[in-house]
Amino acid sequence: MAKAGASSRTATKGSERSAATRRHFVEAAIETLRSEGYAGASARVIAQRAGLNQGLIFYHFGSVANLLLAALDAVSEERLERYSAAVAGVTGPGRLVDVAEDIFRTDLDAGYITVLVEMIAGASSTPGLGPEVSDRIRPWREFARTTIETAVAGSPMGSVLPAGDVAHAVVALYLGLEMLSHLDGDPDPALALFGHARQLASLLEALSTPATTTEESP
Amino acid sequence: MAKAGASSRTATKGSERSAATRRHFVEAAIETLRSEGYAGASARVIAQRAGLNQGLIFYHFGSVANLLLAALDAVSEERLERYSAAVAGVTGPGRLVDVAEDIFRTDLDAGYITVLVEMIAGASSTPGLGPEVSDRIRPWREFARTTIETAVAGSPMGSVLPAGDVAHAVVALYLGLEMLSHLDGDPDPALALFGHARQLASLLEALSTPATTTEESP
DNA sequence: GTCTATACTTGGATAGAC
DNA sequence: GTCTATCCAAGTATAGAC
Repeated sequence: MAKAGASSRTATKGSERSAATRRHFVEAAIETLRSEGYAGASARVIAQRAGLNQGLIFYHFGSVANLLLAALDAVSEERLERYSAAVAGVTGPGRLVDVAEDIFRTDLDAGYITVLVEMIAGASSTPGLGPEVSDRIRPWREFARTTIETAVAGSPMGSVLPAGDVAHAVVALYLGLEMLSHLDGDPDPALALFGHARQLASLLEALSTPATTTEESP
Repeated sequence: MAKAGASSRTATKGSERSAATRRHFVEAAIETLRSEGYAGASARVIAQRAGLNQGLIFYHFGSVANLLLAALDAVSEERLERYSAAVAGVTGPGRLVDVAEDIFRTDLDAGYITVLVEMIAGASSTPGLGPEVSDRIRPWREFARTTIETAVAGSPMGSVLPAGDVAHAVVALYLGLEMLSHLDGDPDPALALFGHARQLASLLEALSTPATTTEESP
C-alpha cells in the first residue's frame, strides 16, 4: 500500500487487486464444484479453500450463484480454446475420434465436465440460473456442430443426419458418460466406446472414399 | 388409536401407519427432487410438501440422504416395471425405437430421469452416497443391456459392438438428453434424434434380413 | 474501493412429550 | 412406537471498519 507509489493516482491498482481476488475465488469455486458438487459449493466452503473471507464473495460477485457462473465461464473459455487447437489440423472422422478421446481423458481427469454437469443439475435449485447456464453451454454445442459439419462433409452421413442434431446427441453423450464415469470412479466403459467409434469411423471413411481405400502400397 | 381395536395387540398397526407416513415422504421427496433439485431437497422443504413435521424424516429414514435414496428406489422400481412391460412384445430395432421414444416422452414429462440425474450429481456433495446411487442405477444398465442384446441378436451390429458397451452409451445418452432438455425446457432436439434412430434402425433391419425386405405385397 | 465482523435465516439432528 | 419442540451448525447477506 505504501511502497507502490507508481499507480497511486490511477484506478488500475484497485482493479488489479480486485481482479486477483476474483481469480482466486474463481479457481477455488472450480475446485469446489469438482470435489463437492453444486450442493456443497457454499460461500463458506469456497472461501475457506481460497483462504479468504466469505463475505468477499458477495462484494465481488454479488451472490454465490454469480461466482459459480464465473467459474463456468472460466472453464468454458479454457476448454473451448483447447478444443479448437486440438481439432485445427484434423481431416477425417478417424482422426477426429482420436482427438475426441484425448480430450475426453483430459476432461475426465481434470474434472472440467463435472463443473458443467454440476451447474446444469444445480440450476434446478436456484431461480433464474437455468437460462444463464444454458447460454454458457451454447458455445459447446456450436463447437460440436461446426466440428461435425466439417468432419463428415461429403460423407453419406452428412446428407442424412443434420449436424445440429448429431451435435446435440454428442454433447448429451459426453455429459452422460462423464456422470457415469464420475459416479463409479471408473472411466473404462466410457473409454471403450472410443474404440468402437474408431471402427465405425474407418468404416465410414471407407464408404466415403471407396476408390482410395485399396491403394495401399507396401 | 382408540377406535381401531382389531389390531391392538399386533405390531402390524404401527407398521401400517409408519409405512403410510414413509410413503408420503417418499412421494414428496420425488416431487421435490424434480422441481427443486438435489440442492433444494432439504428436510424442511420435503416435509412441508408432505404436510408433515421435518423431524419425522430422521425418525423414519435416519437422514435426508436415506430418504432420497428411498425415493430413487421407488422411481427405479416403478419405471423398470413399466419398461419391461413396454418392450415385452417388441421384435426388431425399428419397433424398439418407437417404444424408446414413447418411454422417453413419459420420463421427460413426469421428470423421472430428473430424479436420477439429480441424485447422481448430488452424490458428489454427500459422503458415501456415490456407491449407493451407483447400485441403484445398475438395474437400468442391466435392462438396457439385455434389451439391446435381444433386439440386435443376429444383426451385423450384434457381433461387432458388445451389448454392454452400447448399453452404457445408451444410458449415458438418455441421462444427457434429459439434462439438456430439462435445462432448456425444450425436448425437441432430443425427440428429433428418435426420428433419425428410426431411419438407422430400418437400415439395420434391411441389412439384417435382405431377403425379406423386397417381398412387399400391395 | 476493499475487506471483516456481525445479523439473520435455513438446515440437520435429537431429547423428550405423547 | 410415533411424533413435536428445541438445539446448534451452516448458509446467505450486509453494515460498518479500514
